[in-house]
Amino acid sequence: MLLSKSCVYGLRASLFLATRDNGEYVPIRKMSDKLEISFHFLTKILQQLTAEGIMESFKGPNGGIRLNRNGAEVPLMDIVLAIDGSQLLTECALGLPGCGTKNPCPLHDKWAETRDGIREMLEETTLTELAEKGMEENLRLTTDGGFDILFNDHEDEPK
Amino acid sequence: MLLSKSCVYGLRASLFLATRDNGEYVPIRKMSDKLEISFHFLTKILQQLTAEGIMESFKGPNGGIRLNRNGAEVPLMDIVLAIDGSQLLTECALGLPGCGTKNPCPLHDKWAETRDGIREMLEETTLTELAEKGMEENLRLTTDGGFDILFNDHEDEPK
DNA sequence: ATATTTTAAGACAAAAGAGTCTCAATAACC
DNA sequence: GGTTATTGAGACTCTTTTGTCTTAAAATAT
Ligand code: SF4
Ligand code: SF4
Repeated sequence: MLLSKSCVYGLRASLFLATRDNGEYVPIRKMSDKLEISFHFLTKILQQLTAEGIMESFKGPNGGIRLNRNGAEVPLMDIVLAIDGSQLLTECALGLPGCGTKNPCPLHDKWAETRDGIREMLEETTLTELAEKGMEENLRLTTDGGFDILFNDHEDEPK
Repeated sequence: MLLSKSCVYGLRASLFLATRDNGEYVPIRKMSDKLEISFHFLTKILQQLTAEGIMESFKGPNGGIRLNRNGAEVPLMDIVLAIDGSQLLTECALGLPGCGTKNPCPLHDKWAETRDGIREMLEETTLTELAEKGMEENLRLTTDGGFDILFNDHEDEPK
């Protein structure tokens, strides 16, 4: 797999948060419910992201998590680096240690090119970009739920 | 990681075999020694590849493994598909099931493009191509050994 | 035939990744 | 102050991947 499960969950939650443009904190429980991710697992992942300064947390009622963008847009790369580290972008396709152009493996040229494609994609795509697109076209963020599920808050209430 | 450890080992061994253009069988023990891979682990991996018809095996003295190329060149993709399956090329970047253009996730367009880059690389690169390049330039196939180590057979013998 | 060299098959163990649970800390509300 | 809603931290379990070991089967050579 390209990205670890943790990383994918981190990205999904980040996209959720990117739909809230104000400073509103979203409780992890709400995100885990909407995104169908284990609450405790998501908590650990978001703790990593707040530790990295990508998000901010606040305890107690009306608390939760929000993006800590200081006006700047967040590229997907930030999330990936925070959770999966830089392996994907630095490691050898053949698993050899201390990769580099000095002592390359036979795959190096081709792999370096492919890897740059991945890097560019992650660097040039931002959370808000995807979140806006997702809201406009009601794209999928879960097995069968589009972005709209992030907003209709009381679908489980009794009528 | 892009490719599993098994897959990477399979590729390394495949490159080894691609340096033997005749029908010579190479014992797994020799490959595992030269490539610094656990013998038993490599055995299991090569069993998968022979089961898929990518390689041929022969038991007993002078036995071993050889590529089963019927004149055709083997793209890296064949090895990857045999060991890791098609996940990498078919699965969603956001881990959503039943991916497709009908009900896409917000990353789809960008990811599909990146994924095509990976696919092309694996499809258009062949074992013999890499093996020839590796031999010409003595590129790295192990932590600190180039392709030359695949040929000097008696380096461990007493003098 | 017997011993040797090799792959085949599968049980087993160790390590890493994914997921669950419990308890503590902090903040708000009454 | 006490209760409730929330994150924080860490132990713990389950699953998958990775790696090891043992035994069997096939081919060869003597
Ligand atoms: S030369 Fe390139 S492909 Fe080879 S090990 Fe180094 S980084 Fe990887
Ligand atoms: S639409 Fe594309 S990126 Fe999204 S889940 Fe499907 S294949 Fe993956």
